[in-house]
Amino acid sequence: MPRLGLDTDAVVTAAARLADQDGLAHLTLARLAAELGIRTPSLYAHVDGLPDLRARLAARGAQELTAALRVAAAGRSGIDALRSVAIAYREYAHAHPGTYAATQVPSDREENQAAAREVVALMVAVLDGYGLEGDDVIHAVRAVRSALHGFVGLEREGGFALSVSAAESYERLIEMISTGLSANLYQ
Amino acid sequence: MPRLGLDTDAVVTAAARLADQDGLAHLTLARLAAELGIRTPSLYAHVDGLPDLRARLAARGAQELTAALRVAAAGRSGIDALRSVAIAYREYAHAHPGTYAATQVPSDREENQAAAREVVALMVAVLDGYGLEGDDVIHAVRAVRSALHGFVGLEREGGFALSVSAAESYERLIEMISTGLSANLYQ
DNA sequence: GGTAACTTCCTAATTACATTAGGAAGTCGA
DNA sequence: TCGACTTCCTAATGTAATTAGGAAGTTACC
Repeated sequence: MPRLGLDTDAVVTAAARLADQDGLAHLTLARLAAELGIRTPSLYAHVDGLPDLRARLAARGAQELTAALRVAAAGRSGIDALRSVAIAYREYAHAHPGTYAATQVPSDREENQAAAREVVALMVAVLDGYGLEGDDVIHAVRAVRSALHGFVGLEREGGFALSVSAAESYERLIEMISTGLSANLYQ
Repeated sequence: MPRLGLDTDAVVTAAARLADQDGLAHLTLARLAAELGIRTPSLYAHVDGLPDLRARLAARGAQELTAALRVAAAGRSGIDALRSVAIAYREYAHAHPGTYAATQVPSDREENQAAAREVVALMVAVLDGYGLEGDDVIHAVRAVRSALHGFVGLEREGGFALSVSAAESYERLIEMISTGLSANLYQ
């Protein structure tokens, strides 16, 4: 029996590739096993079934996204930071559509919730330069996340049918959010 | 053989109930048939399989959403219309989570694409009072849709963990969008 | 070097679901 | 009343997830 020596990480990596390539819905244990060159039940040595695999993929996605946003935010502040983070957010979602989609499924796993908190924490840091206080910070983070998440989601669903540049729509949206946060609306 | 006299509409209605109750992922032909008191293959007399059922559910969702938004917009203009439509949008998504989720899956069906266009057309009408021209209208509609869609999506995913009022966050987001559309950003 | 513990992977079997084929019986218009 | 159409059925197939139980590779430790 030629042993491949897989581990959970390798399995999740292969799952990410499949999900990003063919869509999260097409990620099945059967296909994943075939891709890895093993039989389906053998996957259970590494992950605890399909829901667990998807949750692990989600955790990885949130961690990768946080890392990408961190890089984008490094050395920047105010609208520069927000713009840079927003661009990185959209780029990650485009580059890893299946993994990004996986992050949208709620999970009870502590790792997943921690990863989700990390994204929020980073957004809070990014909005630091806007001089917000108390609940205003929460409202502001929710606004930014809604805008980014919503735009990327509509794009993925083919919601922007017209030929007008999506990138420009995105830039304008970010600009509007930034202006809104600077105005007295959130202060 | 006691005939129930079902038709496509009744089947989709039952599917909507199931999806809204237990989540779109739990909508299966087997469960739907059991709910209706018929055998699974009998569903094929009314819908052309699970993907077709989900697409029909999506079309209905988009149509219902448009209708709700139309009612909300009636007799209003400017920020009043936008606010009212935004509230109705969120309320629809909350009241029909499974059906709303179904609308997020792209479909080739003409009926679905027409229904999606209807939502956009209504948004265009709602933004009429903001005095936008040309591509600015497109960018503005995309911004509004992103905000509403993103907020509702994050809410559904449990993205707003803190106890701070989601309703207030939503109101503030709408206010910010409206202010942004009024400013020279989009003109 | 041997061996016990552990890990990886397997086959076999079960269950659930979607789907197709083909047929019986209810319904309805001419 | 007859024929066409529709609704519903059983039977069968294929795919996928999952569990159970076992064989063989790997590793730590004597």
